[in-house]
Amino acid sequence: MQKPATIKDIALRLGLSISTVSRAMRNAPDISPETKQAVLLLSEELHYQPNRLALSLRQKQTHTIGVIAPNLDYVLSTMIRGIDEVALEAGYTVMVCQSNESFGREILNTGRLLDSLVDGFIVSVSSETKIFDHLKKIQARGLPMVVFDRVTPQLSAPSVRLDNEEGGYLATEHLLDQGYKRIAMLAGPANLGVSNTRVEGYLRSLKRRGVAIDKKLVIHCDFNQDYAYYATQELLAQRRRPDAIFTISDRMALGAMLAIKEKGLSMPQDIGLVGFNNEPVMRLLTPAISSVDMPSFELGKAAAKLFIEVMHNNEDMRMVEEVLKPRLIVRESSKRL
Amino acid sequence: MQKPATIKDIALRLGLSISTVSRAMRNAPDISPETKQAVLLLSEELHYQPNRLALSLRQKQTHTIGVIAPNLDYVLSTMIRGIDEVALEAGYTVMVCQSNESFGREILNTGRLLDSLVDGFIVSVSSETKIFDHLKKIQARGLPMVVFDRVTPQLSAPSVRLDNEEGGYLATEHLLDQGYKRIAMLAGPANLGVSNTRVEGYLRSLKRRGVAIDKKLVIHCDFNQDYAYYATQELLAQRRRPDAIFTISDRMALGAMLAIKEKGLSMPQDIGLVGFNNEPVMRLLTPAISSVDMPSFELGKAAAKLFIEVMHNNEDMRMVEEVLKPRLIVRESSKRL
DNA sequence: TTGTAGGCGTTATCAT
DNA sequence: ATGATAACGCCTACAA
Repeated sequence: MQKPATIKDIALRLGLSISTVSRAMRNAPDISPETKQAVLLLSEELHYQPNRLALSLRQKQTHTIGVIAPNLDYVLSTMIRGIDEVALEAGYTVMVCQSNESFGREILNTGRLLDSLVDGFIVSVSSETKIFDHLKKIQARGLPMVVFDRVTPQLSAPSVRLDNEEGGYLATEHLLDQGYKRIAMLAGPANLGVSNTRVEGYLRSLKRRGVAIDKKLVIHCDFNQDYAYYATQELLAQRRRPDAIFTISDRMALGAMLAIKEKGLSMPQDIGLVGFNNEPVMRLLTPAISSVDMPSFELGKAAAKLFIEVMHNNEDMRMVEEVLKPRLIVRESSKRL
Repeated sequence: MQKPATIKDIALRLGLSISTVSRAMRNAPDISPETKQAVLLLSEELHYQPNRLALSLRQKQTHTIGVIAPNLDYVLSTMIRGIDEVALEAGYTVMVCQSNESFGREILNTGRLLDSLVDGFIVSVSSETKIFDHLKKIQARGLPMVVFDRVTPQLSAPSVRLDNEEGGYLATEHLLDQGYKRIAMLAGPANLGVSNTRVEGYLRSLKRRGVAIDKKLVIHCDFNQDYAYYATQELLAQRRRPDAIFTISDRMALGAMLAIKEKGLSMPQDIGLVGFNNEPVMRLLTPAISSVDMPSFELGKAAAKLFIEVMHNNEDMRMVEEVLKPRLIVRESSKRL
């Protein structure tokens, strides 16, 4: 139950002044080897550890990065592992706050971290977020902020993201290549850039191939597996039902798969399915499900590296935009040639 | 780029003393309505937010809970969501550090958080951890610490965990009920209590049924899916191969499933399979895989509640041990009657 | 009702 | 080479 020792304690017991002890700790140049020895010895004995709060208060930096994440699912936690790895290396502690896709929680979390707890932010917004004032406040405070994965034009900040348009394009091209004619898309919430960009890729592919675009085939719903399930049921109930479905996440692909199986349709013959994220389980399902793979770990690392750079550079890096490329992993669910 | 306003700034601009402003903020009783109004107004205008560092330094508490987690997979992140929910409610911020199952990282993380950053810890140890000095240090400092999920007798701390023995028992009983005779078990690292306790449940069931115990059927390997895959290959290559496999995690069950399918064996006829954790995908696989379900979210909430209690109680709660019950979810992979 | 002064643990500046 | 002092932002006796 003993209180942690402070330099004051050490100074007292050694009959030295506080500043001398402080110097010894930070092995400053102007100090005699003997006193330094003595101080180090005693500090060892007392298990002295500098008080980070006091330090931070003085130097006005906490060496902590706040990470705002909408959830902790497979993709995000992989990205966070990447962030963590780089941050740790650079001497930063990472503080992860997950908003559970709730706008309110996101505001709360940023607010708390902003109360001088962190030196800056690495942010991915919740799917509910349509207003960005709480994040702009970060910038107004002059704190560095990097946006990752879920990027939005409404936020003028350096960012790292996937080429989502390309992802949507790749998936759609592949489905067309496999002879699918009527490709539906389960998109995410309509205000989420990530989702819309993937839709754009989908549209680009269709246009390029001269395939008529049917708006009834693009369904916006929650990322949730259940919503995808119901949405797919509705899709399959349409008079001219789609013969392929491209979902914006693997979770949604799972929901779609369930509905497809229940309906008694078979993949890839009756219907093709392509997901997004390439979660490890996708290859284990029957049929194994195709998916657009994104380099999540690398993306996290890139975000952290960018953050460190922004931190140490004083230049305006708001326009920096790093874009990683997706690649399509073709599996049984969409391979019928 | 403006520095955040301090009470000093406000005091200056209002011609008041710092303490008066401070009082106004915390709506202390002895203050005139007018000055209070004025202060609140200006503080609003300047976007004043109290500096948590200064506050913490003074009051010697940070209102932050450090969570040490071995990873951020499905189970852990669900638990953390539970922790988060309760902690937030109680006015705490949660700081999650994930050790990536590395002992070194775990030490590093606890060390950093211990530097006066958190008021206490909610801990689940890495699978590598065999020495617990870094965690005992937390207690030596008089900080509250609750252990969750991965509990160990080497740590005398209040804890919340699953009844793992029961989980192992349930799964094994079920397999025996289904007529499986030779049940193998893929256990986790040998030093991990969670793993060993599940093995104990497995053994209890076998003994009760009078089934001979074959040590070659209990394999300790990493949690990793790949290890499980190889381990299963070896199991299936044994002269008298097992006719059922019980794995300590769903990830391992996936690895086992791959090996089983590759070998051309069918579930549940040739071989039965039961996993642990009941991750959502298990029900989507073909065949759907049985699994021992654990109330992860509830467990996280319970851990946080216990923490708050320990925090506010001064009594010695080291002996408190909360145990949640698992339940078996039977699916195709093990249901052959 | 308001102000003064000291302290939380540390570092930086200026003396000595 | 060492010490005294002010400061970081806030709170809290105590004094006025």
